[in-house]
Amino acid sequence: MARKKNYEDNDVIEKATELFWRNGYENTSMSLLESTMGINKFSIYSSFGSKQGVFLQSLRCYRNKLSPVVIKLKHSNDGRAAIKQYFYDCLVTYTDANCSKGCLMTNTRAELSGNTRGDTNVDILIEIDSFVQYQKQLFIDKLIFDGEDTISATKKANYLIIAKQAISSASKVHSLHEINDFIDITFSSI
Amino acid sequence: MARKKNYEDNDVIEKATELFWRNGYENTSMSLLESTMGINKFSIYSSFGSKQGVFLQSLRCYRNKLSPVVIKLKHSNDGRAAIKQYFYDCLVTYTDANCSKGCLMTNTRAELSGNTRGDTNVDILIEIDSFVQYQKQLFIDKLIFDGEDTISATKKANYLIIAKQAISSASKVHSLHEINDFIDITFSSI
DNA sequence: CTTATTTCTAACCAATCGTTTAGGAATAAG
DNA sequence: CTTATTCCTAAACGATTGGTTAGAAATAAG
Repeated sequence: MARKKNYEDNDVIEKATELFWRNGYENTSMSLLESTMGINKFSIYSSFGSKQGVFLQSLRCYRNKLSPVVIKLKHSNDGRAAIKQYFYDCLVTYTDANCSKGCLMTNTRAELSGNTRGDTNVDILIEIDSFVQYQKQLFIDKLIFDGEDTISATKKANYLIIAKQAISSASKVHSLHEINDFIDITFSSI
Repeated sequence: MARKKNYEDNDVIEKATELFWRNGYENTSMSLLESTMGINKFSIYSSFGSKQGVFLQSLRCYRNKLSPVVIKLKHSNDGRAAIKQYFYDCLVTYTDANCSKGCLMTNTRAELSGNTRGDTNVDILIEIDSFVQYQKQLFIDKLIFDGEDTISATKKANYLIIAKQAISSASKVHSLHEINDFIDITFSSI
């Protein structure tokens, strides 16, 4: 016995995700979200509660975007070769029409780590850390698949996690050629 | 025939630098600068023109803080061993009472690269790129000193520049132990 | 001391931030 | 149709942003 929404949550979150990805969290205002999502503030707040609520949904949307690449790594029959391919695959998702936006999770973690008001944003950091840990475990599994023992696999996984974060930030500044060189040297040492 | 300032520009910039280093550019407000620098907005604007003016001076102050470490690398009689030591030395400057602030230049570049309003902040990016290029040339010189040819020295310098940026961001999230592992593996491959 | 010049205090500016809300528009159920 | 319930428009909220300014306080030169 009521009116119906004339938008789908998934549709507007998709647009919000692109916006957050390009601009970052703090640099994306509610007014900008209004115009980009195509609905006004009332609808945003009634559907997602707050700006942070929109962002949390956007993070999950982003994770869905990435899942084919992650699944490809998980089900591959290679070890470190598959991880290297995973790096290249991620790099492709970062780039969008000649401009790299990096990884939304890496971007956000960097942005929020410099935030003194640490009371908020804890849900966001939990969501991000969950993905990083999942990724790290995947790396460990693949390295063990390649015959590595657990201790050295863990050490190398730590190395790879940091290297992959580096690729995200570097992709926004350096050329594709430089990034490829970085990936080459990175995998020549493990 | 006039009154004298009761503060030294260098003194207040030193305090501003610490603040920007800990909080980032956007997250440091003029009010916070007022209380931290110990002078009010009028004095800040008459001495430095704008918030960006304060930040530019802070970047130069930061570069001065780093200069002993850079000079140590420049004058060392080692090649890649000296670069590795340089990484450790920088890591020390990033850390401050159990909490790492990363590198002010790397932080700022990451913060501003996600900024769509690219009209401003160009002076800041020039200042940062100037330092990055200087660093890269230093790496190249040291690698050539170690017997490397120019082409492979340049490729490895690109790798090291990205790796060093990674250390800055990683230092804010990962443990010292993990960072040390990262540096070890990084230098085992070049 | 008087005067010219500079620094400082403190209030204020318009713009924007994330968030809320009153009231009209739409629609399913009776 | 009426009625109950939901959605949407649009204006407003207080707080905070970077930046400005009038006038008092201080001080060096004459």
